[in-house]
Amino acid sequence: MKQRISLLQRELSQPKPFVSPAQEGVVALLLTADLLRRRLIEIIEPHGITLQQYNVLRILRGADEGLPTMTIGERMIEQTPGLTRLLDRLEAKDLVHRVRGDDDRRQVRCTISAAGLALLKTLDPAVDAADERLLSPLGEKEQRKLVEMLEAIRSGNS
Amino acid sequence: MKQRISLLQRELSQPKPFVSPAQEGVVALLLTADLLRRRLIEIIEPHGITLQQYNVLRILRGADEGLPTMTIGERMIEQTPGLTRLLDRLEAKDLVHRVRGDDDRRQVRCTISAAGLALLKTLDPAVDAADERLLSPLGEKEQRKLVEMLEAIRSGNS
DNA sequence: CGTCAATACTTGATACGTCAACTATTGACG
DNA sequence: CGTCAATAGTTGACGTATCAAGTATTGACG
Repeated sequence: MKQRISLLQRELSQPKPFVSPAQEGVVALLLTADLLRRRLIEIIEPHGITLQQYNVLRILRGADEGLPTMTIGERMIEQTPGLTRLLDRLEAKDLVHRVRGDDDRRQVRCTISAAGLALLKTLDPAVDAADERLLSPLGEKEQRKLVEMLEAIRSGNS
Repeated sequence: MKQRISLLQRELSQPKPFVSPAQEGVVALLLTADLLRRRLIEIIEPHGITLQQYNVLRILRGADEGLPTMTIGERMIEQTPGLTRLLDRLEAKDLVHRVRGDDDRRQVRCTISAAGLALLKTLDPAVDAADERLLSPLGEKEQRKLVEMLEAIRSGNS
């Protein structure tokens, strides 16, 4: 069997071959996600918010009644302390509102503001186009297969 | 055709379905990579180094003669300034050595120390096992397919 | 009803990453 | 050979993330 040198090995200029496809897969996954992240950052940060802030806004857009801080934290993969300050910054830019919960006064209900919605709206076309472009090396059937495999990895490791 | 609600939608508790598999794929990729990253961090950080520092050590292990800072930077996806300080911290822990280059005195040649190699050696079994476990929800053939698809995405977007 | 653990944050200390200057060195060009 | 742009790396300022500890509120239990 001829020794194939993978793209990944060339990218890393590593003399040693990967021991297993699993090892190669993990590295490939991390590198690919980094690439996607950078591409999305290029689109989003010029508009004055970080990718994380953008993600929070999108989550809030999906929840008409707003969400308590911790619920947002569960949906992102972020600790609450970081979120408090991230929300501080979003609030300072008037992209979200926060109000102490009526029923449970420990909670803070966060809602996206009109300005936040407007910002997302201007970003939507570029982000959607980027998503399409980034995954365009795969056919639609492959894209579905990819999503399926990634879901398997996540549900097998949660 | 019956409306399928993907795992991803449930994970995000998003009422709205994804517009396209590409959009879903990008989010899935980012979430999955985050999960892997956290699992690797759980293994590595208790040993006193961060995941990034670990990655640098692995790169240096692969280069017997050491590497200049910028070359490391190219192989990670990190800017030079961050690397300088990351290397400062690794050097403070005596896991790497740095010497001004002889031929080009602007360069700094970084080499992994004996202690660095020893640390990697103690981490290797756990990291290798984690890689296997993390991708174990996929069969080996699927793992190869995944690597191939991720490579396609990267080479289509570099 | 009072106590006390659990919950939902918030704040402070610290670490890390990034951008923008800055220094040292190199290499090309007149 | 001298100048000057390019390169390699460092440093300072800043934004953000994380851990630990603190505050306010809730809910269960005696």
